[in-house]
Amino acid sequence: MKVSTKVEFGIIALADIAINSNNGKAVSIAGISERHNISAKYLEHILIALKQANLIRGQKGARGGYVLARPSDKITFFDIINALDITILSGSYIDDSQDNSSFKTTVNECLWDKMNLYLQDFVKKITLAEVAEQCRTANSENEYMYYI
Amino acid sequence: MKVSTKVEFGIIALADIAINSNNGKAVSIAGISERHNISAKYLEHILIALKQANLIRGQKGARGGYVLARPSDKITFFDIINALDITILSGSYIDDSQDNSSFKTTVNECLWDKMNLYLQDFVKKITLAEVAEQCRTANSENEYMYYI
DNA sequence: TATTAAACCTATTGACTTACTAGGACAAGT
DNA sequence: ACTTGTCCTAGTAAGTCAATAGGTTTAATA
Repeated sequence: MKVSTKVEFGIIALADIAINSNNGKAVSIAGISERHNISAKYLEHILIALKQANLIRGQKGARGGYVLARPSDKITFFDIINALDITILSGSYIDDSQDNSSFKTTVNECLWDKMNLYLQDFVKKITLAEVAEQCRTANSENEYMYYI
Repeated sequence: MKVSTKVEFGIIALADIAINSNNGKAVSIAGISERHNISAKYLEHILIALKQANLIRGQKGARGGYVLARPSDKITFFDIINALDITILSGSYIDDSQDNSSFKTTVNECLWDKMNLYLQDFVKKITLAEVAEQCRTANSENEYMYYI
């Protein structure tokens, strides 16, 4: 499945915020950028998109940053993916009005629409909390390796 | 789900061949082009890709065209989609070697890999025969409407 | 209150991909 | 031979992607 860096980085940023915003502390772009080697300037755009989708809240000024807008187990991958790339989970099909047969319409309805619904079912079941937990585990195992 | 015209037209072309190649008669690009208002020159490229994936066989010369390489119920959408766009059903992820955490790897494994497998399950179950049948039905209903 | 650290905003750009088009070479049936 | 088709190699205009650049605004803190 082809997925843009925007979506990929957005998920990583959210997982990072979920993990690092303990006791309400805001997580800065600079921090996320350093921890995962992602361009800070690029992250800006991504976080703004996530903010507009009401998944995170920004806090301006010194010691500012981002916090989740609601608990991580209430944020699904459906929410995240849709916030960053609307084309992934919904159809953006070719025009079928010029078709002399009704093949295009039939294929859209019988294949792509069903495939989208199927995909949506999948991503609605996965929460940010689950993936953040896996990231935390994998990362602490990593650190353990380093300090042996 | 974002899908290219190449994939979309490829499916329509295959459904058309499945329906119109009765008693072994080859179906020409010109015919497919007219029936569905798709550029014949563009269709060439698409059919060549389908041929290279061994889904259809080409017959050169006058009265030439294409026939399915095997029965339509032995051709799945997994075959078709993979023939036309390898990125849809397999991962083409970002590089995770520069990540200071292991988040990228974790997200790839926990999310995208699973999503790909899930999608593959879906498209492996659908055969060209089924969709061609639906296209035939929808099309004959269309014609019925015209002749009332 | 000046400084500083951060989010926020608008614009631009190079590389890449998509969706075609062009022009022919080759092959087979009539 | 002639026609009808596939097969093959290029090219190209438009669009998208992945960033970069340079600023403004806001809020904590020294």
